Amino acid sequence: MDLQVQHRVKEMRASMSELGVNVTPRRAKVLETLASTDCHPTVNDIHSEVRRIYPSTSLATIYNTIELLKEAGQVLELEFSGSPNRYDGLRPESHPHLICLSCRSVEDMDVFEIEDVSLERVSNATGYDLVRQRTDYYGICPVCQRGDERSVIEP
Amino acid sequence: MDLQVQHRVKEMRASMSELGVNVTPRRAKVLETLASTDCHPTVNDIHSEVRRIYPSTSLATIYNTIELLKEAGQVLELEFSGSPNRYDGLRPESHPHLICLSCRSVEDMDVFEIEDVSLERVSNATGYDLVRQRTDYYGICPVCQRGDERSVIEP
DNA sequence: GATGGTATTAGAATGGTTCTAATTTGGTGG
DNA sequence: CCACCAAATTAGAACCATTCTAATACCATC
Repeated sequence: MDLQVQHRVKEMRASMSELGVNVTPRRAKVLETLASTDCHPTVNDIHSEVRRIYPSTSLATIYNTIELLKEAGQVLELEFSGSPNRYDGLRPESHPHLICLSCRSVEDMDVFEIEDVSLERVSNATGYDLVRQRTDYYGICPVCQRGDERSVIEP
Repeated sequence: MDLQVQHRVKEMRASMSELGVNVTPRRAKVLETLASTDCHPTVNDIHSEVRRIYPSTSLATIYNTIELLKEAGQVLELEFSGSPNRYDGLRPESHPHLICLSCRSVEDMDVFEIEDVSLERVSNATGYDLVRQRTDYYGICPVCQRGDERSVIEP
């Protein structure tokens, strides 16, 4: 396992332990899967990966572990109504994403030159007690632009 | 019907007609419902409203009309995985929202002092062909902060 | 070993959205 | 006035991601 992945898994474990959550081997494999990719996997992707090592793992375990990770603030959940949620375990804090409407890829948008509006500023201005934000840019990724224009799937 | 609502409905009609879509009375009522509220109704909310005038209207007609409105670029859809989508027919262009995790209200965040990052700038920087963006701030609204702290529902 | 609490499983339930096939409606031309 | 066609609409089934439930497996401790 890559050093950076190891380090990230350690962070996640620590955070879960603090919550009194017991990191079992299956759960550890979920963490590792999340820490090993920046592709923003679905629950099914994670399930398949965990099954390679623990073939009897049920979907419920993945959902359950993700729930615990959310409570620990160690995973970012990106919701969609028509397709499965995507998860970011590498950077659990709010940050913008680029979403391809054709191949459904999700990638981090690295924020050069873009001044993020701080939650605190918006909280002060609106009276909301804000805990996170979500910013996504939707369009067609460079790869799909090249491939023969397939139809754009909503959303 | 309020003058502003009338004006907005007219715009929506025009846009649909341009697409060759026929605006039937039920469809018109969907437009009117969307143009009459800034509460970001769900499909069910709209359905109930349309049924007050046309009691036999089915849910499919609402979904269908919204689909046409999306094609015409006349409604903004806010997706959620665990709760019904919300629709904004007043301001169909991308703009930020405030979402209350307790009462699930959705309101427009009016953008004073906040420099929106233009799609074009992000397109140029990333190579994506972008068509829209979504920015949401999640937290507890002022009303819910005052009410006896009820539990925060995820997401 | 027995006990108790947690983790895990399989499968059912849920609920929003989409699909399908049948029916209704409205307009056009005979 | 009627027959015909296309589009609109309906009811309900299908879909599928997610959540729930009840039973079972696991594991540390006594």
